Amino acid sequence: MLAAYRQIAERGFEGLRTREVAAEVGVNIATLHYYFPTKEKLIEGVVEHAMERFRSTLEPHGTSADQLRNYLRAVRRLVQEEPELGAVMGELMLRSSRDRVLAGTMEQMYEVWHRTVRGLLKRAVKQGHMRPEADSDEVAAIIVATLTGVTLPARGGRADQALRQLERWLGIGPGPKRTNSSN
Amino acid sequence: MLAAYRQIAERGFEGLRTREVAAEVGVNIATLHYYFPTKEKLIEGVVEHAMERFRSTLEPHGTSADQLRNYLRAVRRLVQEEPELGAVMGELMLRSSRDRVLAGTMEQMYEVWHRTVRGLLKRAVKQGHMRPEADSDEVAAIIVATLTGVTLPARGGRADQALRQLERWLGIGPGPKRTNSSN
Amino acid sequence: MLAAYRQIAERGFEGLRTREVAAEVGVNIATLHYYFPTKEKLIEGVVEHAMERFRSTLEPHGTSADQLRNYLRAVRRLVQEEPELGAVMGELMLRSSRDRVLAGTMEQMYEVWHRTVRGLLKRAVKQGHMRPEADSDEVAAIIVATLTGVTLPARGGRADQALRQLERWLGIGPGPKRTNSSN
Amino acid sequence: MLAAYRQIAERGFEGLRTREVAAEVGVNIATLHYYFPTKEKLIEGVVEHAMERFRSTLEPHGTSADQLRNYLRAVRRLVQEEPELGAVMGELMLRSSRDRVLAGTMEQMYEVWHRTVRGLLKRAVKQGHMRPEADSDEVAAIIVATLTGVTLPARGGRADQALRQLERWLGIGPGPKRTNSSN
DNA sequence: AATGAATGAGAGTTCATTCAT
DNA sequence: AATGAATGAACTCTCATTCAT
Repeated sequence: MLAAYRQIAERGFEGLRTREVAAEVGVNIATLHYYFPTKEKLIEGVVEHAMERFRSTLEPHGTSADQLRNYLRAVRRLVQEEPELGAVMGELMLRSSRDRVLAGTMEQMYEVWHRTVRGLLKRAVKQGHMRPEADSDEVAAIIVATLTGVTLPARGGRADQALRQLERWLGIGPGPKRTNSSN
Repeated sequence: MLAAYRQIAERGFEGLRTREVAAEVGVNIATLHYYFPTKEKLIEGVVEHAMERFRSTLEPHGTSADQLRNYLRAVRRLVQEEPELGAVMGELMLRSSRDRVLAGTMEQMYEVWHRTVRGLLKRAVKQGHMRPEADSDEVAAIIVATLTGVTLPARGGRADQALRQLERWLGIGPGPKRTNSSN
Repeated sequence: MLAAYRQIAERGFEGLRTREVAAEVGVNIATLHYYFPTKEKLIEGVVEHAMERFRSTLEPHGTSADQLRNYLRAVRRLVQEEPELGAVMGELMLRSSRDRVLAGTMEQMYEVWHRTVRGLLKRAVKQGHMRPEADSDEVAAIIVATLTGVTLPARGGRADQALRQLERWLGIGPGPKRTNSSN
Repeated sequence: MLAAYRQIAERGFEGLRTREVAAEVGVNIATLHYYFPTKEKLIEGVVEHAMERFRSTLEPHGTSADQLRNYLRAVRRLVQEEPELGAVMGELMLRSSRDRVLAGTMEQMYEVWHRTVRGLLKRAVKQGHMRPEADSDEVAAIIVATLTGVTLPARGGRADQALRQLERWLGIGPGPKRTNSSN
């Protein structure tokens, strides 16, 4: 299943071949079918894994006051260190428009993500790190949207710029540029 | 070629079949191969078409002072009225990580887009509609990133929320809520 | 399709392989699928052919007074000269218990056969070659049943004996043994 | 083995799967292979069982004078109550043309059957229930042939008609219709 | 005696591509 | 410029059989 995950990251659903997955693991195709009766089931397994991976990685860690800032940084790091996740999530996103079940899973995932971010905002406001207006669905939505765009592969160096600006608008940018915090 | 474009929008690269493309046009497959010797060439044609479509649609129109705001609104409309474009662009984005040529094309496209937005920002600042700091690569980057995230299919109702917040931060939000313009 | 017919005769449905059918004809498998999209369709074709073959062969020919006797002889000859037909009909018969459509086809075929034999009986009676009681569904039924049993493969030398006795009972046996005609 | 027998009756050799046989019994496939090293051996077992079943069922019972008539009735009943046997015998018959060993077994079985019927005829003649000419291989052959045809599945309602006529010709038909006994 | 796991060989089917016309 | 027919390569899936325990 991990092999399938990697294959999808590397070649997309378009290039997912059960034989190669089996080969990568070093077993016969029949063995693969022993565990995943159909390709469909295998994909379901991959979806589960990707979701789990995504959740566990995008869960805010630490309890410091600057949790939100840390969160954004963590994403930035994640994207660079594990580009596969972005690729697979992208594939899933596209596929979700053709697969009702997957669509549901994705939507749910987005909701969880959205609420997570919203929670971070709420706490930051309460602790006085942010202005009250920042605790809104709109702000959470643009954060998630930007992170989504940034998580996708092939977004070049502009990703960092976008994230930096996001931090500024949120008023959690780097010290020296605090002047921009009022943007 | 338009048929291929539609097919990709509907079924993704994963589901692109030359036979169906030919069938949709009403010609024999051999005839399709007469014009596009290989599937690859056909895809190249689709890429060209998509780029053209994308450029022409995301080109800012009108000359009013509120050009940037109009621009964002136009995108919002486009996404709703022609979801195919978003789907195809998504497919191309993912594919670009496996196709060097396409990667170049996409990057170039993003650069053009980025500069277009940057131009809009510059003009808005010059005309006094926006604070000077808004004319930066960072701001342009987050605009493009958000629009990208919003253009993708299957992003539910949060897309509008994200765009609304973007407008607020840019200080071009709807009149009554101008109070938020300082966010 | 003829090749499939022969394959079924030789190896049964159990041993029908599209690849071998294609090979026997000397074409690629893909070519076979070009004409018969699925194995199922190919089998349908074979059924059609077998029915046609069966009908045309078991149709009474000639107009002589001894039509019925000639008919039985023709069957005897057919069975010996073209054992494939018997084999295929046997396969179809067995298959018909698992295939509703085929079951209908077979039943219809049997009805036609039955009526054909009944017609022969009627004429023989009218022409005075047979006693009136011979023109009945029962007699037709036993003739068809015997012929069916005889048409099947692997019925050894007893087939001829059975047919001979049938002729005797019908009173159309060989001259010298006319004495038995009252059995 | 009984499970295999049932499977063959239901789906034919074509549809015989060792896995389903094992599943029906509730054991692992490996366990099945422990007792029947190969599918071939399993089939041999089924053949044995079918033969035993056939012999024991088609053995004439009772000692009354009307033994032959009872025998035919017994077959009629058997066919209706246990259609599986007919199906399996049909499968075996067809298979025998491809399997020399099975062919021998079947031929032997037919010989036994034939002699059994011949014995019944002889006794009936001796007891004066039938004309002397009835005690012949030909008559035995047509009886076996008709019974064979009747035992096969999918022979509709005509089976009864055929058997009735057989009884008439043999002079052992139902009382009231004795007039037909001379046919 | 029994099993979960593994496998090789092969099945039907698909698809981009080519050929002959 | 267009087509019906043909093809090779590859795909997912199946199945009898074997292996390790």
